[in-house]
This record gives sequence, C-alpha cells and structure tokens, in this order.
Amino acid sequence: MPFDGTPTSRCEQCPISACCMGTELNSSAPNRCARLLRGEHIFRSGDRAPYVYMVRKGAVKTYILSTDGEEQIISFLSPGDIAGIDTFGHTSQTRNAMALEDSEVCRLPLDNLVNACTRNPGLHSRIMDAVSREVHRLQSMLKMERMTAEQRIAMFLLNQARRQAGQGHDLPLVHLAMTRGDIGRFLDLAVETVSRNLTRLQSLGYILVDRNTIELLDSERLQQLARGRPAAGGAAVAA
Amino acid sequence: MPFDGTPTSRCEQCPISACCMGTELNSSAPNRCARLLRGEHIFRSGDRAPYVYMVRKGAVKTYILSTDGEEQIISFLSPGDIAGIDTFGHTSQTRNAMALEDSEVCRLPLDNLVNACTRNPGLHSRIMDAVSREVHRLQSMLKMERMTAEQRIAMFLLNQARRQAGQGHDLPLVHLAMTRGDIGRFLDLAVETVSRNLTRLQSLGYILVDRNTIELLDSERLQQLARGRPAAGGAAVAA
DNA sequence: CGAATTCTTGAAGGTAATCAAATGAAGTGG
DNA sequence: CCACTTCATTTGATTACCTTCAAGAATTCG
Repeated sequence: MPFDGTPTSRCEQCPISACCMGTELNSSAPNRCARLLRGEHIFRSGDRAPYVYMVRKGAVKTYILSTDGEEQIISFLSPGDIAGIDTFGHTSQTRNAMALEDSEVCRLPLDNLVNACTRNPGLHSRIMDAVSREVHRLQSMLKMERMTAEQRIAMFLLNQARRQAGQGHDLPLVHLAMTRGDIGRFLDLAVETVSRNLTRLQSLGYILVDRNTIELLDSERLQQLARGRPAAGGAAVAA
Repeated sequence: MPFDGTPTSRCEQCPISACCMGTELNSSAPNRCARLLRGEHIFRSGDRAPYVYMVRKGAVKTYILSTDGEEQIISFLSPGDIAGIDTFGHTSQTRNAMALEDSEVCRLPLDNLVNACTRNPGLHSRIMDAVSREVHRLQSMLKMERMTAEQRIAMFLLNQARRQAGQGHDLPLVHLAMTRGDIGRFLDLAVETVSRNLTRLQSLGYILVDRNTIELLDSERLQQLARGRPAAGGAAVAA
C-alpha cells in the first residue's frame, strides 16, 4: 500500500510546490507522498478515499469502466496535475487512477483543503478553478467524440505537444507515456485505428513516429486536420 | 432583451425557492427574472456574463458548436436546474442556452454568490455540489458516447422519466420538450436513427409513442437494453 | 534468448450516417 | 374553416467509417 509509510519530503523541496495546493496546508496532518511502479493503482473507483493526489513525477491515467466493462480513459495526468479532482463534493472516488510509468504522487486530505478554504480565499478560488477546468476539459472531450478518427488523433498529438510545451520542453517532440491501446481507450478508437492513422500521418509527412516519441513536423497541417479539413491524400484511410 | 425589465417576483413566491441558491442572496442587487419565448436565447457562448440562471418554468437546452459548426447539446434543463453552472471560475459563458418552450428563468449574479460563500458555508457546499454533479454528469455523457444507438435511446428515456419523477409526476409518462433532432444532437445520433429506434422500441412493446409523449411500458426491459443486452427481435435495426 | 506484450497491416463486416422522399402536424393568412 | 407554407417525423436505400477478426512483426522484459 503506497501510503502506509511515513510522510515524505517536505513541500519546500517538492518540484511542483509552486502549483500544488498542498503548500497552503501547513496543518497538523502532514501530506503523504508515495512512489508507484508502472501499473500500480493510486486509487480505485469506490474507494472511500477523501483525498486528492498531486502528481509529482511520472504519468498517470484515470479511467472508468463503461457499461460493457471496457476501460474508458478519462484523463492522462502529468506532474502538477491533480488526480481525483472530481472527488470534491463526494466521499468516494468515481474513477480509477493508475501509474503509466514509475511515478510519485502526494496525497492531500480533502477536508483539510475544504476547511482551509474558509481561512484562505485564494485556495478556495484555486479549487474552484481546478474543478471548473475539469468541467471544460470534459466538455471538450465530448466535442472530440464527434470528430473523425483522423481529427481525434491530430488533436490528441497537438494537445500532448502543448501540455509538454508548458513544462519547458519546447521542441515539437512529443513523448507518449501511454500505449496505443491507451490512446484508443482515451479517444474511443480501436487500437488498430490509432496505429493506422499514426502511420498515415507519418506517410503524409506531418509527423515522424519513433516508438513512443513523435515529432510534429507540420503542426500547421495537423491543426487543419483537427479542424476538419481531411487530409486529401489518396483514398480515405478509414481504419 | 429578456433582462431589461424591473426585478420580478420575490423569491418567497417562487415555485423553486426551496432549491434555488438565490434565496440565500438577500443582497442589494436584486435577482431578475425573465420570460422567454420558445427559441429565444438566455445567453450565448462568449457573453461576458457573470451570471447563472435558475430555470423556474419551462425547458431549456444548452449547447456548444462542434468543430464543423454543428449544434452539440450538452444538457436539457428543467425547473430547478441551473444554466451556466460551468461559468464558475470563468468570466464568460462557454455554452449557449435556448428555451425549448416558453420559459421563465431567474438571473443570479455570480460574484454575489461567490462572495456570499464566505459568510455562508452552506451555500459554498451547495455550489461545490452543483459543480461536482456537473462533472459527473459530463462523465456519464462520455460513457454514453460509447454505447450503441439503442442503448443511448433507452437510457435517455429512463433518465427523462427519472427526472420527471423527481418532480412529482410519478407515472411512466415521459413528456419530451425537445424535438427528435434535439435528442439526436444530444445523444450524437442522426434524427433518422432516433426515430427508427423509437419506432423499434414501440414495436417491441417497450414504449408507446404519441407525439412528444412517451409511455414507458416496460422499464425493466429498457434498463436491460441500456445495460447492453440488445433487443433480440429480428435483424439488428441499425439506422 | 524466449515469453509476453505491443504494434502494425490486411480483409471482412456492421452500425449508424447520409441521401432522398413521403407523410404528418402546426401555424398563417385569406 | 380551409389552402398554403413550414417544420417535424418517419421510412427506405445506399454509403462510409470504423470495428472486428486474423495474423505477422517488433519490443520489452524476465
């Protein structure tokens, strides 16, 4: 169990202290951090776990199970992101969270956060902002569901690039911590469709795929694709 | 412009005062209500409008435009529901809201609500709850996107029935304020697919369709359909 | 190095979309 | 009240996109 140990490193030494809400919590109950191996769960749906978790290192996916028992990925998280943001207003987790690679996460007690809000209006608005961002992120996922496979892949790559750019990596080299299958379970596409479209975008010269690293050679064209102008080349690739 | 008039009826007389957050706002700036005709907008995407709107009467849809300019319906609202709940944490509306039938809505200034939170922790948690519910509603919409047309229709009817049941109407008579087209733009299905599936569910004896009123004859079977057990009858209906 | 997983590629099939048109309902104005 | 227009709904035929099935290549990992 990841969170059984003693409280780990102080917030002052944390690489993400600048964007972590835990720094506002110099309370009696210290935050706890944990290392996770690839494939380990941070929490599971139904856990009566009044916590949110800041990702300090690594990569995490959150997912739910669709009606037919299929894994449906809701978000990919990077350092600085919060797992369990949807737990505000609830007593148990509604999603599962699993480490995509060896990771570190820091656990923040929900009620501490909520209580701190009354004393700290800044924290309050930060939480509101985070939840509000989640609403809009989900809304844009709904938008994505109505795009073609090609559009989804293009948009996914651009989003990944943008996210990584925000973390200092500025070149158009996108590193994917997740498998093609994960991408499919996120975009609602079969693995084969993901693979085929990546291959296609490469043959069009828009991207260069090397394992889990993808170089965006022509972001301009990718954006056009994402906006609906289908790539002309040859017959529709379909799946 | 719906909100130009004088402040209308006091909260004490409002049919939804019990569930309206506006009752906690006995402030200097009075809430304003407005009547809307079918087809009129309450607000549009981009409106720099720091308000939320309680639906008092009628029915409302909120929608965004997908990348190809298609209307994509995000929610159907009934009396007691809040339009613009996603505006918390933002300064402008991200969705459009239109009256599906002649309606009344009451406008609540956002900053009043937020300010009131510091004095009124109960209000704070009500807002958190409302936003949190929206997160989960969007999450379940994502789930819906991975179901078959048949499942979506069945689930939609059951949800409508449940919502109306919450308002006192207990019989399995579902009144639809929206057109088939709206249902399609909500469920991400072509109008024809909606129509065909309604016809099919009727021919199976699960429902009885009469214009915009649908009687649920066999909720049990509908729930099975919604959970993925396809209706056996004949060839797959498809679209 | 061998087992397991992941990725890629091909072929066939299915679900829902699109195209097309007829029917039905609702609202308008004479 | 009825012709007329308009909009909503239904039904049929065809098409397209993606999935599924199948199998082989590449990578990872023990």
